[in-house]
Amino acid sequence: MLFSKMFIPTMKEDPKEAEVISHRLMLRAGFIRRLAPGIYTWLPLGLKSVQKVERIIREEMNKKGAQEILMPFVQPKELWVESRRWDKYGKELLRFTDRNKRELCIGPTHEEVVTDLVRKEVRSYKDLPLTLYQIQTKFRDEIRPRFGVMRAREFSMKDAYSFDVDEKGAEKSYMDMYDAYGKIFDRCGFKFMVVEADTGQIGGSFSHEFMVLADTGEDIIISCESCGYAANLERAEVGFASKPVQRKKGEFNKVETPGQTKVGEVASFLGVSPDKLLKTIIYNTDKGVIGVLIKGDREINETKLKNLLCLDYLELADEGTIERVTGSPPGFSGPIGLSIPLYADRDVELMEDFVVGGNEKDIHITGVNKDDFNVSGFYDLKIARNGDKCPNCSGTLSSTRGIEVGHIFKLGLKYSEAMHAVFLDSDGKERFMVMGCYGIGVTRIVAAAIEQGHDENGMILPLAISPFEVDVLPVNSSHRESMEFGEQLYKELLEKGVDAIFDDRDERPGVKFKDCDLIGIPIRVTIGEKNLKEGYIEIKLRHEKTSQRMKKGEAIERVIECVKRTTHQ
RNA sequence: CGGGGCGUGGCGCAGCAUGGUUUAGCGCGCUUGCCUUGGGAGCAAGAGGUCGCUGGUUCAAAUCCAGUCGCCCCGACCA
Repeated sequence: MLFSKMFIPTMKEDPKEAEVISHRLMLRAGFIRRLAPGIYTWLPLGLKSVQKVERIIREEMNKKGAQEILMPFVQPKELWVESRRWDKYGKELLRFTDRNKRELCIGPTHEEVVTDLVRKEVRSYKDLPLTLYQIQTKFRDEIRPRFGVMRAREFSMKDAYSFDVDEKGAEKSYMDMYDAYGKIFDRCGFKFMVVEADTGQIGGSFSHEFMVLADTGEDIIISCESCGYAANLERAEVGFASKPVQRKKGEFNKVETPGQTKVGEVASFLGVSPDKLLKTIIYNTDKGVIGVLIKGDREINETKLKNLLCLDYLELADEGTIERVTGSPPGFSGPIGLSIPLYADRDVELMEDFVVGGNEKDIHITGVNKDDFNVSGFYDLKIARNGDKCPNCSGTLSSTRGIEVGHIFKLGLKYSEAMHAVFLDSDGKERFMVMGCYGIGVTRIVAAAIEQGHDENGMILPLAISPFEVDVLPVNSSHRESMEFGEQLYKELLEKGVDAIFDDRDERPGVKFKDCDLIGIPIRVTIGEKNLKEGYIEIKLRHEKTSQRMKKGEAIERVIECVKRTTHQ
């Protein structure tokens, strides 16, 4: 491709709308343009990068025997009612009505459609296992899209679905995908981590997320270096010491704490540290009002709570409910004398002589111990953090940030039961198919690559997903020999299968260098007038500071060598 | 949905508190010519704006008032 002919609108200045690095650089380098919030057009350069990602994904999927299909992005309401997600999915599901008053939605995911397809077409165990995938545009009407294509409403996703005759087969399919994902992200040049994750909206029994490590990542990963335990924050469990407490019952006292409603306020008012306080948090749930007890300096992990109690709905109670249940305004709730079910974090078992709310305005109670009130049990309910004990070994947990680029779920029978996806086994018995589903954020991968690779001059893209592998750059565009040599070199590279671009523009060198760096092309071949006269050219790698001077006759060979080396690293 | 902010040539912004000397200005980009060619050069000449929209106040509105639309940021939310 000739640079002069390609539509590459680069920008020197930072666009106002972009705050994160990948978003800013993708706009500046002419990868994307915004059409509406969370909706982007992919320009030639960005699209090339996306297509390279897609190619890697297809190759690895196909290697595992997964077969590509393409499902519609508009889906009928009926299927979603059948899976019971029409009501459950919430506002992210964009719904609309056609001229015949049929209700439809734009697919945020395709479990329903694929399950419908397979249940209609597959009858026999002989047709299983089956893994189908597609690369398709999804739409999720995010409350607040941000960070460019990182959290867009419209985005491209690879989604695969596996159907097996039994658990064992499903596990094999799951592991195949797990393996393929590792290969895909390796080939994309990522530093990544696989973590245990919550199954969320998709549902199912267990799941793993593939996280690209980046300081700017939206997700927090909790991991243990000693045993390799890794989970996302929602899911992360915490280990507990088994130190027995001395005091079980206390001689507690009411104290006046006028106007002190927050943990910090009460603690400093009473002259104790926040971890001597016990918070009593009141929730409204689909199973009634409940209370959760947790140490004053910690937060409740609502995902763990939901999973523990099998809740569909969980929300902090409003002021009215709190007053009705505790008899006092918010800020003075405590466990003593409450009649609602109370669930305590396991930390509470280890606390002695602590402070709780008095269930009375401006009153707290000190010197409380765990047998002074009744709880339904002690569970792991807090949000894990740096320094907590590992749940699996004696190690310590630490937290890092990541960008979720892949997520695999073992669905089990959730959709096959709901939508009656069955087959006949070898005994002629009807059985439910065991399913799994596997997603990769295709467009997000490009953003993640930039978050992981950039400097003050622009992107530093891995060769495998860079829009071009090599930029052939003559310094002086009015020097005929430079231009001729450059063009020749460029053509030969193309013939050898190298994805090269030739910067034939009549621009000053600075402009060309800056653009090349901004776009992050991994290999630059610089053709300078003086060097050329002496029989030399230069090769510079984007991620290295200095360039190498070499004989012009060796250029092709050396460039190809660079491409190969970078591909296999 | 709550809180904050912003809408002025393609992009980034100034002007607005105190309406009128502003013919709405600056930087980048764009066009043409000259010049220049190892890090977004220089000189010269140009093109390009219903000041988001609607209504109001006024002799006079980018500027004041009301409404409205759009966007961005923080939060709740979330594959």
